Amino acid sequence: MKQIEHSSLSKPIYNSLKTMILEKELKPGEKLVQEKLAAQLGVSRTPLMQALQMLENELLVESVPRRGMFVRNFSVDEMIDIYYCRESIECMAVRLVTLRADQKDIKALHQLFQPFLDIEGAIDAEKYQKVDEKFHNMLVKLSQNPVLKKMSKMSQILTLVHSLGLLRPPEETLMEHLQIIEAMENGNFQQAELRMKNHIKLSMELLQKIRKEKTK
Amino acid sequence: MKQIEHSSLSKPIYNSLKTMILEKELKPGEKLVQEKLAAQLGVSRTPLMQALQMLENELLVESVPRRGMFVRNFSVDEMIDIYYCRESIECMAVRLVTLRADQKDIKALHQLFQPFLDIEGAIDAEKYQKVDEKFHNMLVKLSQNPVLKKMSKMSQILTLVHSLGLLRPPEETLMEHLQIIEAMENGNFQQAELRMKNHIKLSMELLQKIRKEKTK
DNA sequence: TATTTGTATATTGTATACAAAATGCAAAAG
DNA sequence: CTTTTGCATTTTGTATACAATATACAAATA
Repeated sequence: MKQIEHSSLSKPIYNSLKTMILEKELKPGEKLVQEKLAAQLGVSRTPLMQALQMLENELLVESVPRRGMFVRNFSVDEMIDIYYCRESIECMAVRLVTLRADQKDIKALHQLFQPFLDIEGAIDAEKYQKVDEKFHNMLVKLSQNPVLKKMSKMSQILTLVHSLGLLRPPEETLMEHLQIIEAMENGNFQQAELRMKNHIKLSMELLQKIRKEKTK
Repeated sequence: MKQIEHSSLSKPIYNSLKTMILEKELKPGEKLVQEKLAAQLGVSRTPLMQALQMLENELLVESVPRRGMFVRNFSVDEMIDIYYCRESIECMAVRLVTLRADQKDIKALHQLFQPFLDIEGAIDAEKYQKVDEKFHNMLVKLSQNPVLKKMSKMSQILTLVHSLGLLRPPEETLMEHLQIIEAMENGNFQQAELRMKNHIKLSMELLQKIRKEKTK
């Protein structure tokens, strides 16, 4: 018999705060005053702090001792750092999926992009971004490696990067995604890894160009 | 002027608990009763819980809602999972160090193993393990990527694996370490990555052999 | 006017109190 | 003898209280 898990308050608080941050209801750099937030959410500071600590671990929030918690504000340099991490994690994910997942699951990955295949005209960027995110999450999940999954949570901040409109045009990345999936279907994990590596590299180059422009 | 950071209690509590776990004073699977621990350490449950949450993020502790916190107990499968993660992280670290660190820092890596070079007879396994750990930590530090560093903390559990005596003989890995460093000195990051990948693969194979024996 | 000092207020960090749930165990039922 | 039920005890999860520190702002000083 499976135990029912009586979850604590911190989890829903965490979820609320997370969406508030991702949707910019809580703005980058903003100070998170505990009592204020707790009152807003109708809870006490104890579970609120737990939720904030979780967010700190995912790098969405920063704690400065005795000063408070702040919504994190990413520099281009930090975003590049995160991209390097993402590269290492997602390449490994792709490899594990190729080796461990069955064809049905890989087909499901393919299905995600189906809505964008046989259409004429431009792709709805917002819809595409959601699917892109789903793709990366599903990949990590299908790798069947819980530790890898936990690590990948840290690079969830990239959702923020993307919502800044800093991503490449869907027309460009769609094909890359499909080619990665194709290699996985063929069981060619080396090719799949290489393609993923390249896919991320191309996105990272965009950031590096931005950095160069800033230092000019 | 640099601000002095008035740190909170949770940090020293975290450190105490961590060493207690690593030194098996708190045993795998053991339940961590909050009031008991708090009394032992002379603090209240609030900062104790914060420390426990930190340890949970590093996978040293597991929380079961409404039941308590437990010292984690790793199956061989999970250890293998962690090795995969370590591979991805350390290969990236090696690459970034090669590209970013200066020769002086890479020399320092080499220096770590100096005590084991010109000696006759067997290497002191315990001393070597400490240096091995230092090597991996320094590597991550020299990568100058804070996110990568944070991620690598999750695989610190491997210290536990190692303390189980599950590591390969120093004579075998010493050469591998030196060859990785050599490639970095030459600025050949591809070779360095490959060597690191292989180095970890060989250790992982030990675990996979153990797994096979268990299922027999 | 610009800078420093002093004081009131706000906020964090820690301890404690209290309710809800889990655990252990003895008595009752099968 | 084994299983179930009920109750006392323990332990967790949350709220709150209180002390230490940080912040803001007005008055004092240069």
